[in-house]
Amino acid sequence: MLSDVMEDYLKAIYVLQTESGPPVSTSAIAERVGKTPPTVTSMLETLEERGLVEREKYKGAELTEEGRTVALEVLRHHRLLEAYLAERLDYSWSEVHEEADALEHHISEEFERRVASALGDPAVDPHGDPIPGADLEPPADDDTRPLTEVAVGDRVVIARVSDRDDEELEYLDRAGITPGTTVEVVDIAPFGMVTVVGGPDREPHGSDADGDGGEREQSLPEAIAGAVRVRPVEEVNGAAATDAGVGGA
Amino acid sequence: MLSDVMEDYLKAIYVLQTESGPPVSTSAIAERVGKTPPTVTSMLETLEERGLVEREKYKGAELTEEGRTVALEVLRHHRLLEAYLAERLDYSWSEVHEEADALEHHISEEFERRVASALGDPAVDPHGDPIPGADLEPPADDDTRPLTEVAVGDRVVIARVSDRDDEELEYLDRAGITPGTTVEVVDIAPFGMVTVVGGPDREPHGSDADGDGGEREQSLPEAIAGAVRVRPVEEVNGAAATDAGVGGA
DNA sequence: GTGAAGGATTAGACGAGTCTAACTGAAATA
DNA sequence: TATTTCAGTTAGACTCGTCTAATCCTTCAC
Repeated sequence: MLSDVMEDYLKAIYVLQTESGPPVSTSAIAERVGKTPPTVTSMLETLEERGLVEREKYKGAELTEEGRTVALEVLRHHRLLEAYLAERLDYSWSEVHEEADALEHHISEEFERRVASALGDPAVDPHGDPIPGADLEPPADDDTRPLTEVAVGDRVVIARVSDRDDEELEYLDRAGITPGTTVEVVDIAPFGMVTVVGGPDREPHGSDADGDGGEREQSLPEAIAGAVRVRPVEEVNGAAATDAGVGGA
Repeated sequence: MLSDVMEDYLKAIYVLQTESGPPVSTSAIAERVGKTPPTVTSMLETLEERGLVEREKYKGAELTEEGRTVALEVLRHHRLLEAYLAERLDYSWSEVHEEADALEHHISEEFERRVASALGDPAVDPHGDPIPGADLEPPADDDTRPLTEVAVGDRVVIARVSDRDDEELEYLDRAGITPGTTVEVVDIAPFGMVTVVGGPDREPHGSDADGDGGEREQSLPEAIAGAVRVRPVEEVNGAAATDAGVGGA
């Protein structure tokens, strides 16, 4: 049986690997799980003995297929929980992360099934992150890119928002930059400040927006814009695009 | 911060204390938490240092007020979770225990509040056990007694059913002996075998009962009947009618 | 090609929680 | 009261996950 701690490392490696490809460095893992590098080295050894990662000393680590499956299971739990909390217990999308982190290691398979089915097998969580399927196959790459890489004049749909930082999330929530919203980039200033215009085209999360539904202009610092991924508006294909359970409740 | 493990010990001590009064023996705790007696001794020392239990060597242990508050918090989590799982995720009352055990240490105060309010602040869990209030005051003694102590001819309401053993629970579920059911004791045979007649007078838990709503005769072995607590029929709601401290352990 | 910088690993220690084996104390019995 | 029994405790060891300090690569700049 794997400990919670191991599951956390595996999840961290998976996410890092997805963001920037393998191999993943010791220090990147350390940073993400909030431990020191020696601790990570030693855990990596354990994980390697168990066949969950492969690593090359001084280079970095990579999940084995088994390790990836475990990571996807944890991620599925995490994102299903986030979706459930937002949809059934009235959490706002910026609040769900921490609770899901605490619970993700402790739910049974039965619980997972019941939650998934209560929600109708949602494809994405409230931040727009894809929820791995019950088969635990890695999700296909999507066609999103960071908001910082969009050209001025483009109209795009907010696809997802990194759930790493609470303050960022609050900021974006107040700014109305939520998954599913369509915006147009009107300016990219020095230092990466991105200005967008647009607003929710369906109901927003959490407390309701003010009446001006849709044409606010927002300027986002680069640090925040970089945490937002977008996709082209014209996208309509079945799985990812419009429905997909994004708009909580 | 208290570990999950400590919370488990505290919960165990609380329950044992409630069942048979303080002090609680090392071996009783060991049995309940599934650890060896030396392990318990050593944990008891830790708990004493932290001011959560008082103990007298070779005699036994007792919760301090602070220890009791922690135990009640855990119990509140446990029972709220059981109630939520049964009511909102379609678990049957015999399935909820294990899931709640795993989750009880990891939910936030916020989660506790939301679950409680989603359910309308329920007073009892699906097994009939009282859910401690948000104030964490110890619940008053109730007027229940074990089914084995009822006189032949008495009509009584099933108040609660011990949630310790899955098989017992399944057995009782199939037999229709569920909290809220009114039964009449028609016989007490040698070896404590108790025969009752009756059935659900309100809706049963889990899958619906067959049409014959209420006159099956059931014979329960003593081991099982002892896990069932009952109260007089004339009792109407949870507001504890009189002070008749009969069943009080 | 050499050296400096900086990330990674090794070494060693520690606290938590657990165990088994050995011993101690308390309580019941004779 | 002396003995026996058995629960409770002490002793000592082990695993896990963690840390700090010291050392060891690798790589990048010159």
